[in-house]
Amino acid sequence: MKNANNNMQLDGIDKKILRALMKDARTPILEIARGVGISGAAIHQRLRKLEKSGLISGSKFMINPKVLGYTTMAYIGIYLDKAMSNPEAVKQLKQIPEVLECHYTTGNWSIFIKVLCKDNEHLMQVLNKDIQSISGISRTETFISLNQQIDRQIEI
Amino acid sequence: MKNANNNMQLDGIDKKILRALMKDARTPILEIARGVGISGAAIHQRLRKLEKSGLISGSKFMINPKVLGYTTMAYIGIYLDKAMSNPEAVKQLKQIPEVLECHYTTGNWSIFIKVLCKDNEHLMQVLNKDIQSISGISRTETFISLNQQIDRQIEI
DNA sequence: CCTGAAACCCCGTGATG
DNA sequence: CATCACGGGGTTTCAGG
Repeated sequence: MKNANNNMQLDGIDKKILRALMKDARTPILEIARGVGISGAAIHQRLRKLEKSGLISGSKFMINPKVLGYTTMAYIGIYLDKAMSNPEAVKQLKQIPEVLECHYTTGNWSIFIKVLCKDNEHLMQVLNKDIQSISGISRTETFISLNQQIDRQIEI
Repeated sequence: MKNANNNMQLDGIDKKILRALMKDARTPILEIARGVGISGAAIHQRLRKLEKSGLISGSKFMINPKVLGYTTMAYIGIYLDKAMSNPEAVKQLKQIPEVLECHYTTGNWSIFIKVLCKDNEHLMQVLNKDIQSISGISRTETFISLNQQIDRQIEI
């Protein structure tokens, strides 16, 4: 994981390039070039520089999981036994495909995860069968997301 | 927001197309075509079908906020006064660029958000100046993500 | 840090089986 | 649901200022 690089300085053209591609990763480079008034080759050079800096970490197609029947998203705070090492717990959580995010956090919990399930029953199975069966996990607290109202990236 | 469409059925080729594009949205269609052994035109047709179904919701360049100095991510549970309508609170939260996600959740909190800040001081300012100053927000509970260990999309 | 040109490759569609 | 063919355009790299 790359760390902060405070030498990173984006000018207006870099920002326009990034904003276009963050909105639609398949925007043609030449279209961006026409938009900002420089050549396609120059955009390429800038993109290479941005990649080398680590700012760009790739591009992804976004899919809407609801269409596949995944309608239940939940956050789960996990308490670990003192004996259980956090990295070992994470290793086990990685094996559960429904776990999409996993954080070490300050506060009550040792670990905080986001899961995506088809429905409440599926969520219950993931909790009872997959998560609770990891030895070292003593207790969990679940928050179901009834509705996600904001979902965006940082502003450039 | 699209809802579940249980008529959606993906065959192996659809899955290969989606997996390639979910990993790298700029993968050339013809490269995928060669990979799965059908023509580019056929991939195009399938992508149109997938778009029409709502499964594909676009493509995004992912950037690594750490490189811009955004090193503090936190989740915040928000308690709202009974008088405050949730939609109004969300509207106000949308004005805060550091707020990247916002959910209605079951459990203790009315609203649950994810924020991304440059450092702890910046987080404190967002909490005290931007969030707490929204009338109707009575109390918050903050969990700082010390480290994100898993970050992925659903498996296709 | 930029440009223009060249070579190569891809896109998206329409006709068709 | 697939294919081929095609015109238009995009990508990428190079030498050069």
